[in-house]
Amino acid sequence: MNEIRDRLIEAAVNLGESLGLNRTVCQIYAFLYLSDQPLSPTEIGKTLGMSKGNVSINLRILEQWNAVRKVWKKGYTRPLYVANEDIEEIVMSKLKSGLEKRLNYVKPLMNEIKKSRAGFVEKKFFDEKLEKIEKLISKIEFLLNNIETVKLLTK
Amino acid sequence: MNEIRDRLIEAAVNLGESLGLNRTVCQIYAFLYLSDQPLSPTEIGKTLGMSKGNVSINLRILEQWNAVRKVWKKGYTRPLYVANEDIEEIVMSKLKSGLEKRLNYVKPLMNEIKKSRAGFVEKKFFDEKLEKIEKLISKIEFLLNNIETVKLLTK
DNA sequence: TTCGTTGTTTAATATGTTTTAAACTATGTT
DNA sequence: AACATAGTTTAAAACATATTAAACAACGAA
Repeated sequence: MNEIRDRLIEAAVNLGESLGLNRTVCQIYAFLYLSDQPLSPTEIGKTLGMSKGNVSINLRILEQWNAVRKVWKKGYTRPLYVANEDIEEIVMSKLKSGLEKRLNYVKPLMNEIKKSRAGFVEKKFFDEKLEKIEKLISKIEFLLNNIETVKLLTK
Repeated sequence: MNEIRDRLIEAAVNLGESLGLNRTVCQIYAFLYLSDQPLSPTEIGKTLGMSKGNVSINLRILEQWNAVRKVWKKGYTRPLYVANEDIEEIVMSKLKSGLEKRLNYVKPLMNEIKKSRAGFVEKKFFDEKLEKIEKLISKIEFLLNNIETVKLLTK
């Protein structure tokens, strides 16, 4: 039984890597996702064989992503943790905010370049490239703005 | 003039990072992309201030991705390099093959689990989870198979 | 053929990231 | 209050990746 769980967790780690996530974060999320009850950091650390410091750090990260949340068992002051189950939502919003940050870096640069280059030698070649880049940027933006739509399509 | 080029290259590095690419690979690709003529490894290394070994290694990687290609100036035996301009194609196909690899790891595992768990205690809870995971997998697959479509939509 | 130049490969170095150990803080129990 | 248990923080160790330097191979010119 636990072997199955462990292999599923490993698969999650595997998938997470393709998004640039670290091992621990994936393990913890998958473990919580596959658990039928809220768990304490201590239990998580013990089962997954990692230090409590590591659990603490990466639970924090998962919380910031809204991928896990605290629940309070009444009478106790220390929180337990559960996975938020809408993985898609989590992945998509991370993807979106990441790309947006980068685009907000490129876009003003493009404008600046266009101004500073009004009437210049070599203009033709360079302008062609710039135009191509701008097209690509707007395609990415279009995709970002339509992620909701795509999600609907695939539901 | 070159300052602009350098800032564009920096922006490319920035964007590339969000896909998990290393600095050098992005710099080289962007430099070639913004050049109006084929370039030699030596020129690339000199301009970007990196060792020739580094250029060599990362040109190889870019070639494997089909992101750059060799061109031969007649009379010369040593190739020069140019960027393939369809960045979208390159990014998409990398994304696709990466995800496919991971999915091909999870899918057989899911089947195995389903078989081995036919009639079991705790079944209800676990089966719900498994079903959710399967749905997610097929959504990702749907997206992968429709990337072409999405691209058409955004053209 | 010989020598200088260019490109490749590799071992080592440098850099960056993840994980832990241990000191510290907060909570719970007697 | 005193002691035990749980969680956080941070400095150091372990690990992974990227980059270089230097030995080597291929080519081009004299």
